[in-house]
Amino acid sequence: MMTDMNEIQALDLWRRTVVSSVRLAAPDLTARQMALLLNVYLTPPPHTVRGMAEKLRVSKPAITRAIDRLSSLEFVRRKVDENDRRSVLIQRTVRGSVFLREFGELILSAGHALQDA
Amino acid sequence: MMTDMNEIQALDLWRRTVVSSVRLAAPDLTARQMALLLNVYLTPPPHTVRGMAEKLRVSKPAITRAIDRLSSLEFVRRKVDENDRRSVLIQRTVRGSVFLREFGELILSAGHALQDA
DNA sequence: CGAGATAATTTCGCTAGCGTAACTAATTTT
DNA sequence: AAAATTAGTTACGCTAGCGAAATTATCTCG
Repeated sequence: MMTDMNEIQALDLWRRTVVSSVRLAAPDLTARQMALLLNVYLTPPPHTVRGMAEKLRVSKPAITRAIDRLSSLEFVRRKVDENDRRSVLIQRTVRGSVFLREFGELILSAGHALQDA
Repeated sequence: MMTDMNEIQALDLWRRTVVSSVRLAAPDLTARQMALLLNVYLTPPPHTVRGMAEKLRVSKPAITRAIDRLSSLEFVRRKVDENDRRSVLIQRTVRGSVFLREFGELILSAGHALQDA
């Protein structure tokens, strides 16, 4: 699919996408926040604080704070796990889906622009 | 090159790359900082604060701060423009090149992993 | 030369994020 | 049922980042 891409092209794809996102005044997420958000939407649940901390190799408080931020944007929401009420399940939201759908479109557009360039 | 990618694949490429970067404990840059860094390395100089503010549609102080952060990481450096000493030229560094080369490799690896998946 | 324009930074008051350690609540173990 | 473990959050002291407005330094043009 994209095996025929070199390093410069890969970075330029990244550049075009991030620049578009910044120009559109999308929320200025950190790499950690983006990693958390994408995992919630693209990998199978359940998603817990502990699990995310291990997957990303960051501390649990860092995950709590990332969820705080993404929750305030309404990109994810917390739900107590009824099977084990110590756990918190990180869940998707409509707003988060919309954000990622649009972000995905930015990547594809960047890919097409790269073709033309 | 990557015209045959759909939205989910594009997002998953992004996810795998960002997760790798976070796991490797790379600096937790914001989207704005990453956009600035990539522009400095992938688009033709000169790169000024004013120019970057316009290209990214953010305020000049926001660019100044992003340069502060990237400078402290030694990913870019400031140099006064000798032709117009009011201007600051944002320049590349060895450390920044290394960081982006490695980041580019992460994107390509993510692309290959995506193939296999 | 002097007035105005321009480029970048600094300041202000404020919010967000950091890691470590302490804490709360829920569950499991014995 | 008491002790130990587990999950997540909160507290602490600190650094980073925000936009708007003020400030500094430099340049341009009348």
